[in-house]
Amino acid sequence: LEQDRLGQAFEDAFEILRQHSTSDLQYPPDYKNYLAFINHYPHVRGTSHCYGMLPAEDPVCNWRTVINSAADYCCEGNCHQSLQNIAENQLVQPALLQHRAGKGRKKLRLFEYLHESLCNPEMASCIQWVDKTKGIFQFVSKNKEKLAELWGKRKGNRKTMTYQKMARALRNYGRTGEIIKIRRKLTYQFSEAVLQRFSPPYFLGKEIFCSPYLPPDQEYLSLNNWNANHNYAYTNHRELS
DNA sequence: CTTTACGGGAGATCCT
DNA sequence: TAGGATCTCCCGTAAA
Repeated sequence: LEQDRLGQAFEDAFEILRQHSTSDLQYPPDYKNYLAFINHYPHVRGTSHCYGMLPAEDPVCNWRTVINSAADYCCEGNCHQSLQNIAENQLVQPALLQHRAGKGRKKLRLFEYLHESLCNPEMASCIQWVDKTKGIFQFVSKNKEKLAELWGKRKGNRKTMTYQKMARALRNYGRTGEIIKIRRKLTYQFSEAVLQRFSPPYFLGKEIFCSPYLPPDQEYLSLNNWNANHNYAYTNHRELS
């Protein structure tokens, strides 16, 4: 029953982790294995804890949540980053990713899709990093509509998604804090929290790189300044509202 | 003139 | 089933 409800995507995600794990993970998993799993993949706990979904100390949490986190983690491209011996894209199968937009599963969010596209060399004609360490990226003017169209299809929209509509959603991120617009054509920046969520475990708990020199006419924000700026912008927004 | 950006507001869809 | 979250869609306006 549990397996049925978890669905094939979770099993796939679990299998990926099991294949590349040195510990003995079994399916269907139990709480004991969950602890072993969390100890072996602390970044999963960190990822989920960050969103208040999975406090590892909470005995109420179950394996469905764990596998969900694992599936999310793999889908977001973290698995193949952390498992460096595995070829790029080998782990993230389109079929697995498709499940994210399906029923009974956490919806794929736009910023997740954009990050996924940025990690996909095939999408380089649509979207590219400007400064990966700072999370700054840019849409390619010529093909931005194609990317928007693909996003709409992934979501299963009836109407065709356009860049204009997608950009509207991106502007909303300015209030919630995942992505901000920077003063450069078609250019946006991921927040520090989002970047940490997407970054491999090696970088977790370490200082985020930040250039000691910032030019006076800086158009983007260093990661250290991001939160301050967002809080400032958001406070202003609310006051104005 | 065209492209890009911005934000209001209503509606749709999914999840809890 | 209600309500919240997250878009989606359309619009007018403004800046580059």
